[in-house]
Amino acid sequence: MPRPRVGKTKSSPVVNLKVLADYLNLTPGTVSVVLNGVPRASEIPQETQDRIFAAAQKLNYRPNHIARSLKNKRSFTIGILAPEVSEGYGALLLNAIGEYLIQQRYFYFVATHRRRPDLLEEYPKILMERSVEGFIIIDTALEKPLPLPAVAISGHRKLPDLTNVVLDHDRAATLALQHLVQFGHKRIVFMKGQPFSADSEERWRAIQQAAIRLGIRILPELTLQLTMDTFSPLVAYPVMQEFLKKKQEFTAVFAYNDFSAIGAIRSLLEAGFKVPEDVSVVGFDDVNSAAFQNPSLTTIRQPLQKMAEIAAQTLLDRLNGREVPREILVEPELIIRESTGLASRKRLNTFRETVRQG
Amino acid sequence: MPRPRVGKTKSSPVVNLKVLADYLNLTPGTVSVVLNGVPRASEIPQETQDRIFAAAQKLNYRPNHIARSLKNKRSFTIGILAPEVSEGYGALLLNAIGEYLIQQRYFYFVATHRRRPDLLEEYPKILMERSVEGFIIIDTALEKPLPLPAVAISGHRKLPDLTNVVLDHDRAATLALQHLVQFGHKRIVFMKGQPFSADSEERWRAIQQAAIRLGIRILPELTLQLTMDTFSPLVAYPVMQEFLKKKQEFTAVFAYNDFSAIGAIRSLLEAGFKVPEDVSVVGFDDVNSAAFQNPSLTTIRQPLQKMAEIAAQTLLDRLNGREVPREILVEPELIIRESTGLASRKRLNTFRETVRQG
DNA sequence: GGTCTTTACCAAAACGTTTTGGTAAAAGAG
DNA sequence: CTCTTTTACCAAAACGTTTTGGTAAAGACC
Repeated sequence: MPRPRVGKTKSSPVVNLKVLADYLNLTPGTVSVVLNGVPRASEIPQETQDRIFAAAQKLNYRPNHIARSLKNKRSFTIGILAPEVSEGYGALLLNAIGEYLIQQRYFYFVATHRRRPDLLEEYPKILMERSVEGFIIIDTALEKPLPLPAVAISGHRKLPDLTNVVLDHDRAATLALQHLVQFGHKRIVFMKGQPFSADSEERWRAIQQAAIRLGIRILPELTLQLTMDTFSPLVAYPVMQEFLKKKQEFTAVFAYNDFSAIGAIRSLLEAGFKVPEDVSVVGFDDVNSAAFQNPSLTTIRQPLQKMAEIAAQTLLDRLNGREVPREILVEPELIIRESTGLASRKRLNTFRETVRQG
Repeated sequence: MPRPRVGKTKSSPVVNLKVLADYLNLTPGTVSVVLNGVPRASEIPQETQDRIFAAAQKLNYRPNHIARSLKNKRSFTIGILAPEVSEGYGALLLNAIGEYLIQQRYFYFVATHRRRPDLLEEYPKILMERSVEGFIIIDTALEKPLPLPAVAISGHRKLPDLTNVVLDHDRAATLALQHLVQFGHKRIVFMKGQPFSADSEERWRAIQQAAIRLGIRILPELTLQLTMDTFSPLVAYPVMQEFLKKKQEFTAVFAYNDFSAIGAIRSLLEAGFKVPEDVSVVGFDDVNSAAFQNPSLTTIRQPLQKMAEIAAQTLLDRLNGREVPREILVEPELIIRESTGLASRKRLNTFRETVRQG
C-alpha cells in the first residue's frame, strides 16, 4: 500500500470532536450527545447546548462519517450491482435511485460486473468489505442469495431476503399484441431477449401466453434470438439483417426493447422497407430517445424511474427494520407513436413485392 | 439516529482481525503485518506467514474497509459531481470512470446537483464528510475551488488544484464547419448551448473563430439559443419549431450536441423538410444512438470514454502524489453519416419553395 | 448542618484496523 | 559460560466517533 501522501491542499486544521470540545472546555462525549440530540441531551442545560451549536457552526465542524460508521455499524451506503451503466436503462435507473437515496442521506457504490461470473462472485464481497448495508440489483440474474438485504429490479429468482420489483409482463405483452392485432397484424416477428438478460424468460413466457389468448401464432421461423451483450441498437441490427435474407413474410416486429427496435428499424429501412407502412415495430422500455426516433417508437413504457424509486425505498425500509413484500408489481403502459400502423391486405402485397424483388 | 437494527441475515459470526488472531494464537498486530506484507513482515518466519494466510483463507477473513480508512486516512473513494446521470453523456462517462476506478480498487460516490446552487454548495461538503479523496466534476461550472484535488471533464475555469480534461474545441469547430463548407453550405443555423452548460462558452468561441477563418458569416437571425435544462431531444425541438416559423433561409444546422440535433431533426421533418436533402444537420458527441438515428447523424465525436479514463487516471495519479498537468486536451473526430449532404443551388431553391408554402 | 436529589458534566471503553516501541527466548560469539 | 545479537513476537496507542457508568458540586429538604 502506497504511503498516504494524500491530503488537504490547504492544510486547514481539520476540526473534529476533540478540537471542538477543547475549544468549548468540554469533553467530546458531551458535545456528541448534544449535537446528535440523543435523549440524554436533555441533561445538558439549554445554555450549554446553544454554546455547543454555536461553536460547531463557527468552527464549521463536520462529523467524520467514517468514524461514525465504524462505531455505529451503519454506513448509510448501499451497493448497486449492474452489468454496466448503460445509456438508456441503466442511466435512468441510477439517476432515480441516486436522487432518492441522497434525500435520505444515503449514498451508493456501483459495481459493474459485465456479466462475468468471476466478477459477479467477487464484487458483492468487495462491496461488503466497504460495509454496504444492502444491495440493489439491476438486470442481473443472481446465482446465490446475497448475505444482505437486497432488492432486484427486473429480477425474477425467488431468493431469501430479496424483493423483486417487476413489471407486469402479462399486461405488457397483452397491450403490445392487442395493439398489433387491432391493426390486423398476424405474421409477427418476435425477439427473444438474450438468455442472460434478467427479463428475457419472463417476458417470453408472457408473450407466449398472451399470444394464445389473442389467437396469434408464434412461428419458429419468425422468432429471433438476441445474443449480443450490448445495450446499443447493435444488439438487433445484424440479427434482423440475417433474418431479412430468409425472405419470410411478416408485417410486424415486437422487439425486445427500444434499442433492439431501433436497430431493427435501421436494418429494415436499409433493406427498403418502410416503417410503419410495410412493417410495424413495437419497442419496449420507452427510453428518452424513443419519442425522437424517426419514425418515433410505439413502445411499452416501463416506469423506470418509478421502479427505481420503489426499489430504493423498499431497501431502505427493509434496512430500517420494516417488513417489505417479496414482490412488487408495476404496470406498463402502451405508448402509441409512429412506428406502428395498419397491416392492410394491400400493404401486405406491396410488401410481398418488395421482398420478392429483394 | 435510529437504532442499528440492520444486519446480516445469517448471523455468521463476522470474522475480524481479532478472531483471526485468536484462532491463530497471535495478536492482531502480527497478523496485520503479515497480511499487508509491510516491510516488517520479513521479521516473521515463513512458516507462521503461511499459517496466517491459510487461516485467513479458511475463515474467509475480509478486512473492514471502514476501520482501515479511519486509521490510514485513505478512503479509496472519490466523489463525482454532475448535474444528473443523463442518458447519453453522463452514463457513458460514469461507466468508463467506474471501470477504471474499480480496477484500481477505488469506488465513487455520485452527487447530482441538478444545477441548484444550494446543492452545488452542499454536496461537496457531504462528500467530504464521507472522506472522498478527490473529485471528478462533470459538466459543472464551479464557482469556488474545491478543497481537494479535482479533475473536471468539460470544465474551463482555471482553479487551483484542478485539472481540466477538455476537447479541442477549435479543432472540433473547424472539422464541422469545413465539412459543411465543402458541401457548399453558407447559411448555417448555429445553436448556442445553455449558459449553464460547461462547454457552451468555449465551444461558441471556437465556432466563431473557425467561421471567420473559413469565411462563414454567423448571422444573428440564424443563431439559436438553447435554454432548457435537459439532456433529452426536447432541448432543441421547440426552439427549432419557433425558428421555422420565421421562415429564414438556411441549408444546414450545427447543433449543440447529438440530442439537440435529434430534436431539431424531428422538428424539421415534421415541418416537411428532408434531411439531408433540404437541410444538413451536424451533431456533437456521437452518443451510442447517433449511428442509429434515421437519418444517422453526422457528428463530432468526443472520445467520452477516453476522457473519462484520463480524468480518473489523472485524479488517481494526483492522489498518489504525482504531478499532473493543469489541462489535458483530447482530439475530436468528424463522423460523417447520413444527416449531411450537398447544399446545391437547386436544392436551395426547392427548399425556398418549401418554406414559402410553409 | 446533615442527607438526599438533581444537575451538568467527565472518563473510559469500544468499533477494527495499523504502527511502533518493546521484550522474552533462542542463537551466536568469544 | 557469559555477553551480545537476532528472532519472533506482543502490548499499547491511535484514528474520530458514540455510549455508558460515574461523580463532584449545587440545590432541596427536614
